[in-house]
Amino acid sequence: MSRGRERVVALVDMDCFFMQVEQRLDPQLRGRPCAVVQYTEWQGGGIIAVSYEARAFGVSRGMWASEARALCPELALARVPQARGKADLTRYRDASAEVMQVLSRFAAIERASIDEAYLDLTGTARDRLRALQGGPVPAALLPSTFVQGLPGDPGPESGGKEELRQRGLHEWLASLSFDNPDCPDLQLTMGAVIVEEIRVAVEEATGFRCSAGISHNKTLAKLACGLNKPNRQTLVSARFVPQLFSQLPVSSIRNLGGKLGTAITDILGVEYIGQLTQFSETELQTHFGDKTGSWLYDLCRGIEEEPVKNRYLPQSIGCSKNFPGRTALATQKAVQHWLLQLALELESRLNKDRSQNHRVARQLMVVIRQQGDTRVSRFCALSRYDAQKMCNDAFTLIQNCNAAGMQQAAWNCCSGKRLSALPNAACYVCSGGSSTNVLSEETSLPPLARYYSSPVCLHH
DNA sequence: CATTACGTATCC
DNA sequence: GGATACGTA
Repeated sequence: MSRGRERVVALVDMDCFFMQVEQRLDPQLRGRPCAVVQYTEWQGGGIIAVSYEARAFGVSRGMWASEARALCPELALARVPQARGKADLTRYRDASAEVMQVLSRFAAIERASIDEAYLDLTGTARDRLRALQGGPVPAALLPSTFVQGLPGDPGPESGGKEELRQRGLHEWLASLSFDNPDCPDLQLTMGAVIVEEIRVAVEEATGFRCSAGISHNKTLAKLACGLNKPNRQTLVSARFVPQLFSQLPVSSIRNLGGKLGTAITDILGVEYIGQLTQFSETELQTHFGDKTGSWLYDLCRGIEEEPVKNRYLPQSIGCSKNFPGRTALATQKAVQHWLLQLALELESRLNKDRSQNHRVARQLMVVIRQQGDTRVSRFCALSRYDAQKMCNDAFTLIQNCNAAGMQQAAWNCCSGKRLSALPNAACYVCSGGSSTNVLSEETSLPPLARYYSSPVCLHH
């Protein structure tokens, strides 16, 4: 078996998840152009999820509701609930847990975010192929599957997308020899059959639709998932990776959407991920470090070995609020007020987590953001789930940063290694052993500085 | 002013 | 231990 084709990995991603949660709650929103906003004072609120009907009008995430309405006057809006003066995402976290529970019936899952999870289906696919005993996989078992790269010749006068999908799928199935259960393409095909079943189960249990990618590793599965949204799944075989990568912008690969991706295109003068195959592993390591260089060398050939972790729960619990522009917190009282609101939310979520998941947070982190997006973080021990205490501790940590912040030049002190030299600064104590989770809280603060605030560490 | 509110991983 | 990067609703 060729390297990199050992596993069957799937990524399941909910379609405009927050929007679907709101549509399930309010049937009037279904099938319409709509969006989810948080807050409403500034420009009607910020859009964080958009139905596909609204996307057709050009509405997108990150827009202000006022801009979106200009593009789509009929746009219906749902609002994120508020509690303690801030956006409260509980509704979506709970919906996420419903989805994760269904996914967990089929395989160990790695929760990748609130609305997506990776599954390693290698063993399950192998079992199902064995049960098939060399028989064919009927196209009817893959009703929403696209095979990337097929049909090979779309033809001059092709019909709609569904017709193309079916032609591609039939070409694919016709190309497989079903007598060899070790054939990686056959394993992916069975993986896709299983994912069809998983997606039906998710919709049946939750009412939510999703898309999925099926391939040999996490990066390809993630990429595949995005190729035919919404409510469809895509199989990416190693067979078609060279063709797919030859015109795929570097930035469309997971982890390459930011600075690393920009560095790659700038330094190497390439546009597409496939062009990286021209460079030696050593060259890539020279520019991007040993680990990243080796990762890139394999990745541009469609190979990646990062395992699907068995992790169902989030590793940290946090909350944050920004205070942009003139809403910046100006007084000590205001800072304490908002820290307490954040700590109250944290306390509530921590208590729920402890009783449901039998683990305990041990570390509190406070993050402060200044103008220009400068962030400073500080840790301390979290010994009790007590909002007032967390608030006081966080404030103590923040005060030190704020004092330094008063003298502009001293800010570097705060973010540097001299932290422990600052008065009252050091209180981080990570409990030994199995301490794992970090819970965070974030806020924005006063005059010169804007602040985030804090996390915490959990153990089982 | 104002892309908010999360969450994870890696580097040094 | 803290900074930094990356990613998505």
